[in-house]
Amino acid sequence: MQKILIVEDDKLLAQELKELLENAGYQPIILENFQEITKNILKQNADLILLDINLPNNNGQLLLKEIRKKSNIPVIMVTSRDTETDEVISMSSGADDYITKPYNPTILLLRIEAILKRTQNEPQKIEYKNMKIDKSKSQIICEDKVIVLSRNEILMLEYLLKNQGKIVSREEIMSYLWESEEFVDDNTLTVNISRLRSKLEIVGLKNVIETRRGQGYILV
Amino acid sequence: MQKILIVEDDKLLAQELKELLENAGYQPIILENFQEITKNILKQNADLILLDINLPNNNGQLLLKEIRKKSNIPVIMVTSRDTETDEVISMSSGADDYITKPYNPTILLLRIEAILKRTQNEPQKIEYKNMKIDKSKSQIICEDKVIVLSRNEILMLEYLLKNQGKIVSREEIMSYLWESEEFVDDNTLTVNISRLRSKLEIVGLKNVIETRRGQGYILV
DNA sequence: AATTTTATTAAAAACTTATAAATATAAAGG
DNA sequence: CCTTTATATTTATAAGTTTTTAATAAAATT
Repeated sequence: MQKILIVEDDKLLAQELKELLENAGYQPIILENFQEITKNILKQNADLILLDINLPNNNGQLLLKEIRKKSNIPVIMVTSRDTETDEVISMSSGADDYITKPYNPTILLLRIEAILKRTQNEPQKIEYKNMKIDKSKSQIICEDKVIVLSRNEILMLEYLLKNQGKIVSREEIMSYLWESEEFVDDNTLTVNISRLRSKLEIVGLKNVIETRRGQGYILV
Repeated sequence: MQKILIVEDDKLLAQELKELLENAGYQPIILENFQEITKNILKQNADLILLDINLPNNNGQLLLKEIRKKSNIPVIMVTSRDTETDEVISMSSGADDYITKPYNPTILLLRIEAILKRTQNEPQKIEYKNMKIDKSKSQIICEDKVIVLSRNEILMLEYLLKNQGKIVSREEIMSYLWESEEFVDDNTLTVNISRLRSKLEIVGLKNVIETRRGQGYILV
């Protein structure tokens, strides 16, 4: 049975959602204590999160960012119909989908189903040359060697792999790694690329990330 | 589901477009904040952009150039019927297509579909004589030789190829490469052309870029 | 032949990326 | 609560490219 977390301050709505999900055969859990929420969310080890974007003090968006730093569990944002710009923001900062209040129960269930199906089928293990990339473990395996990658490293590798054979601009990578380009130094990316390269080299993959000066990087 | 960004200051029109696209099974997102727009556009990682050419302060054309510097995501310009010259300009500066206001919904959807299909299937590889041009790799391949081109070189080649068999004026090329013609020396173009020619020569293509004194260049 | 336009070349300038080392921040463990 | 460890970010510096400028040569036009 799949576990779904409900993060919603409107208790009535939360209860309503819980019943809806229960009837649909899920295992819904309402999270109320918004203080320690990020820790709890991860501990729950849920399959999906329903997250209200308009939480009291702590903005729902911040919470989403917190979650995304630590996990890539699917998140559906619950937004108000009138604040349309929020949709944009929530999607851009890593939500998988959103619904507007008042919501249509059928549509919500369909979206949940769609996302769960998608995220469960997505293979966490991709191969590249003689190397296996395990995103859920954030590591690469090659013959006998196992190299653990950091968050940034695995994200970069993932993005390059997604666009294998194409030049990806530094801006593109940066916007994939960080929420806002303005807050991290441009050179941070260079350093991260450098580290990723040296880890790939350990595993025998030298010069697989080429620099295209003025244009970006390309994974051959 | 394919994501389409709507960049339009006329809120009514934007909403109209959004509903049209939603009904057609796309995931439309209206971008309103025109300040940080280029950054947001990249973050969204959309499949296509609908861009109004007549944005308030910030000209839509400038925005298109900004986008093109960082990404080659397909762009459809939304233009007014009366300013026909704009169509020419927008196409020349990198848009994939355009529609005129008032627009025909069916035609718009068809064009979107066509472009998405094309950009998804179309390998970035164009052929010219015995040479393959790979824009996404910014390189040309000929038999066994692979020559990497710089940003200026690939842009010039691309532009010449787009207008193959036609004379393109130096001014045209310059406005394609640089924001404002007045800031780069006229001779810079000459040098760039010279470098492109020598790279093409390596690959066996001699005298393919002809000079038409007083008029421009032509790719035979 | 003189003028204008374009080519070529070499050097300077501007810019982009790499690397190493230092600092900051966060997570983990006692 | 403090210390250790891991990771992320910044700084500083070096190295490398591309682009531009400038000077000169070549070609075409009048």
